[in-house]
Amino acid sequence: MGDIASVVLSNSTREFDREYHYSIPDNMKGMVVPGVRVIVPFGKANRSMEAYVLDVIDKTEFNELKEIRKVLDDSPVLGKQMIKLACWMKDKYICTYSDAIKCMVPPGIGVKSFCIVKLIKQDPDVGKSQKKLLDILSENNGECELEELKSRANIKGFSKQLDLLEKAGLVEICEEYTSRVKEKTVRVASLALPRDEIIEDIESGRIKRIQQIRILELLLDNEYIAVPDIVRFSGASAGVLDTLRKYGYIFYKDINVNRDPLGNKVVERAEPLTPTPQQEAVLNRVKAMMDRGKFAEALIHGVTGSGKTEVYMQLIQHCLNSGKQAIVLVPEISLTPQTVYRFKSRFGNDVAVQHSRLSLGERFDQWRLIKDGKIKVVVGTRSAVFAPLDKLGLIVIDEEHENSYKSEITPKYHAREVARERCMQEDAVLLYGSATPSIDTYYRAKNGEMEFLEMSSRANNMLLPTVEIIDMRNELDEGNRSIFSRRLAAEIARNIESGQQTILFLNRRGHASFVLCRSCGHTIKCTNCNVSLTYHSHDERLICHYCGYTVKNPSTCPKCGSNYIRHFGTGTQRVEEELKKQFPGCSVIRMDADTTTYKNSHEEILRAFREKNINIMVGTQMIAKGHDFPNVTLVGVLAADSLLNSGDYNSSERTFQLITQVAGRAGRGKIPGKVIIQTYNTEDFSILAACNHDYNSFYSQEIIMRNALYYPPFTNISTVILSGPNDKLVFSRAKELKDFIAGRLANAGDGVSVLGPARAPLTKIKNKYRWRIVIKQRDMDMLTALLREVSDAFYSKRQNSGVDLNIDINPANML
DNA sequence: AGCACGCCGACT
DNA sequence: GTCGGCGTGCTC
Repeated sequence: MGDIASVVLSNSTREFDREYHYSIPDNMKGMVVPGVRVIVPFGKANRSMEAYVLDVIDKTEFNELKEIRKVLDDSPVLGKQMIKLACWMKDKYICTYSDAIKCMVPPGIGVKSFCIVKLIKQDPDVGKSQKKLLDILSENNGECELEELKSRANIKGFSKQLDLLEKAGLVEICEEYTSRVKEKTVRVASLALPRDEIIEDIESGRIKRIQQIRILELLLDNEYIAVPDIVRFSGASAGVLDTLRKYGYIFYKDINVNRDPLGNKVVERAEPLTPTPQQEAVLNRVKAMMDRGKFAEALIHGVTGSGKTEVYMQLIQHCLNSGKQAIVLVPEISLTPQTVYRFKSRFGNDVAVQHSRLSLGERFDQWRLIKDGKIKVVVGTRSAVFAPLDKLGLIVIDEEHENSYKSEITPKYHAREVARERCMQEDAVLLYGSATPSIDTYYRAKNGEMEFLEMSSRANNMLLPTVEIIDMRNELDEGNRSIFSRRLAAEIARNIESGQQTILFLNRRGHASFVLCRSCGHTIKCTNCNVSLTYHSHDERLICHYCGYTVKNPSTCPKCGSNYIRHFGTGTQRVEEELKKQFPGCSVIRMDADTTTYKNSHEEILRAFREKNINIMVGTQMIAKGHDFPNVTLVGVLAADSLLNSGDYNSSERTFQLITQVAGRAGRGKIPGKVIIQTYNTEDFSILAACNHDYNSFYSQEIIMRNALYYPPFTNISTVILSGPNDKLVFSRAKELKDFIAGRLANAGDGVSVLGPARAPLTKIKNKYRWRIVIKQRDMDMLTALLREVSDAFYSKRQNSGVDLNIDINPANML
């Protein structure tokens, strides 16, 4: 019984994405348990494939099972919960088992197989090319790696000749495996004999050499010491150690060491702060939830500066006190050295920080430390949600509304959803925190699906900045065509003079731009979807990213007749040039995707801005949060319109969040801050609400809109993108797929629809044309089921080779 | 992906 | 007759 393993291949494409059964040979019984990796023979050619054991079972419908070749791990790399989570992800995100599993194991854990060809005996009577192979082998101590042999021999029909040699019994081909990540080991020495025997030998004078005695004395005091350390402390050379080993006094052992990403930086321990009454109240509520030991969710809506991080840390401490562990998710952008330092100083070596710049080896080491239970708190970006803690008590998602929690690559999971599933499976508490919660989470909180906790007062009693809206239509009317309004220009000039710093914020996402009338502020929207149409220069047309509706780019404004209607979008570079022109001699630093491609340049730019007291920083989203700049007293949003017209259904939400955040940059020091927002839409409710620091008013208006137009949280949106080098073929497959989906959705009711196929916003990527279908479906389970059907139908057709399928459920943006 | 099976046209 | 092209199906 229990002698059949159910496995999934680690590098499987869709076609093999299922469980295969293999029999477990007697000598591997007990080693093959769920979660370990094995090597199995696969296919007609019995190629060796790496696979994960998901389960060990007694019975199978298959006869003629093949046997597992090799077990790769002593202990499971996937825990029971992780296997369960991987299965859930596969169903939820329509991905493969291996896509899901790859999220949970460190990159580079996979084994590489290679073949060693070994010479058994020479034979002078073989053909010329076979002789050549045999000669190379014998020159090479009788063995050679297969690929090397192939390139060295450089003969025609290499595989066939080698095959003949093997059949003739002249060579043997052995398969071996290596792990790509080399574990870092260090050689240590320890005593091979009992202590008193060694002491006896020293005292009796059997060991006379002073260096040898010194080494043995060191080892008598320590269980084992790294060889380099012994050399350093004893002053003896490694040769002395070898002598001692030869006489059997000591032995060597290679033990694993962990590369510490923080190096040997000493972090001072910090004590918890005394909570404010408001923090205290929140702490008590969440602690009570945690003490129940059941799954529960809570949202902390806390304004900037209300001390959310302190609350998180005290809750984590509470979690640790009850013997459990915690994960803290933060957006990439706020994983700053300050954040890391705060957690390190509170939790010392109990905390592991998952930084995107960790090397493969470092990541592997951390993963293993976590698996071994040596880490109690994991702080990291979205992938940290998979940290293999086995006594999970709490997951905190900070800045819960951030887009970076949604994966843009397969599997396109949302860390919020994965965290929720994990907490449910492991009876943990899930805590969301944000100053500007996502509409989705806030809606769920309002509906009583979770505890709702408010932290409305700033712990440091800092004043909120004053926010001014500038109507850019007036500027044009009065002859100012610059990208800076006169008001903003005056404030910039004043700040340069007084030596205070300015941040100018610009939204420039992707290459999309929209059309806006600079005279009346009118933008052209889709009549079906109420989103801004996107301008495409190649055919001078405007297109809706949801339904594919297109119109010709108008030459005059349909509302006011002005010909100041044009597509809109300025880059940071242009702003920099403009600043240099208008304010000669001022210092400017830029921060956007172009200037932050190098390692750490993100940090460097921010440090330069702070330390060199540069007058103005110009940047995109990236500068919206994170750092405190005490000397920044002015923040300018150059064109709030480009946020409002991103072409996404959630553009108002993004606008509100971004304005709130950039406003938070101003006046963190003693001088109160000033925020100037330039826009052609002074009446927009999301801008007005952000200016008044009024989340509730924003939410109540936005939620009505979402409901009326069937957008999340009232429905789910899924995109299905087909892509391939042959535009016509991709389109016709997309058309078929759309009809298939439409058939399934017929009579499905209100708010359920399928749109397209339309050209995807990025029409062509890497020479592949892209067509997109958009599905709206209220019921998530029905949507997932439909998408699974779509995927299965697509992959069962051979004609679909040359066409790729890509499914995204509730994508973060439609671009 | 990569191999085997099988059906049909071109060839010794 | 039979060699080999490639469309189709399967991988425990």
